[in-house]
Amino acid sequence: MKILNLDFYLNSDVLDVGKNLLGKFIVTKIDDIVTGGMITETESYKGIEDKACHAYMGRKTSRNEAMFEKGGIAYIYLCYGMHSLLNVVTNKKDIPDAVLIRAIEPSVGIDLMLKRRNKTKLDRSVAAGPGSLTKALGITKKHNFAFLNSDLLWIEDRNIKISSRGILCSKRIGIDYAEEYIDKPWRFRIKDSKWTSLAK
DNA sequence: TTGACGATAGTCT
DNA sequence: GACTATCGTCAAC
Repeated sequence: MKILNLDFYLNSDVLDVGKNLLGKFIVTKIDDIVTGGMITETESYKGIEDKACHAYMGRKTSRNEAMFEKGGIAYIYLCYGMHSLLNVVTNKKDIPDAVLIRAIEPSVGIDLMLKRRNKTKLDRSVAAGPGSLTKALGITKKHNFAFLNSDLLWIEDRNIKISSRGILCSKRIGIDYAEEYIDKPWRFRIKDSKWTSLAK
């Protein structure tokens, strides 16, 4: 295994990054305990042209300024007053593209992840869904702006290849305000993985 | 300064 | 399937 080089995130095609992140491992280390798992579901947000993106039309606020940084850091924000959602910032500085991590297959530090989720047995619900997986991994707003090769939070390549045939594309979720962008097939899942949200 | 609302999840029916 | 907890953000006042 190796930690992904930050160049990986500079790809100017955020749809490509969304797909490439499938099969990678996202890992956190908190209080010296490591937790993580394989990414099974993502959504791409295409910067200024995407009405579903927080940075649509180049809107820059104190919440989303992490998206305007050079690719390779985390953008964390609070949704519905209770869920910290994790995004991977991509592309060049001032091009606010990002990929939302929606689900993982837990593999490292499962006991602690279960504890954080108040669960006793491992199933899909532990880390499927963007709010659940941040809770399982212990990710909070403290990780906003964190480099994805830091020693608190990083993404590994364990040489698992997901072919384009193994990827299921579909519409994004929870963005009913985004008009013609509602139907863009920018949500990616590992086909047949039981660790994603249910197929639609 | 304020109020309306969200890239959700868990619980209840 | 419907309902709602719960609060930071942001744009309007």
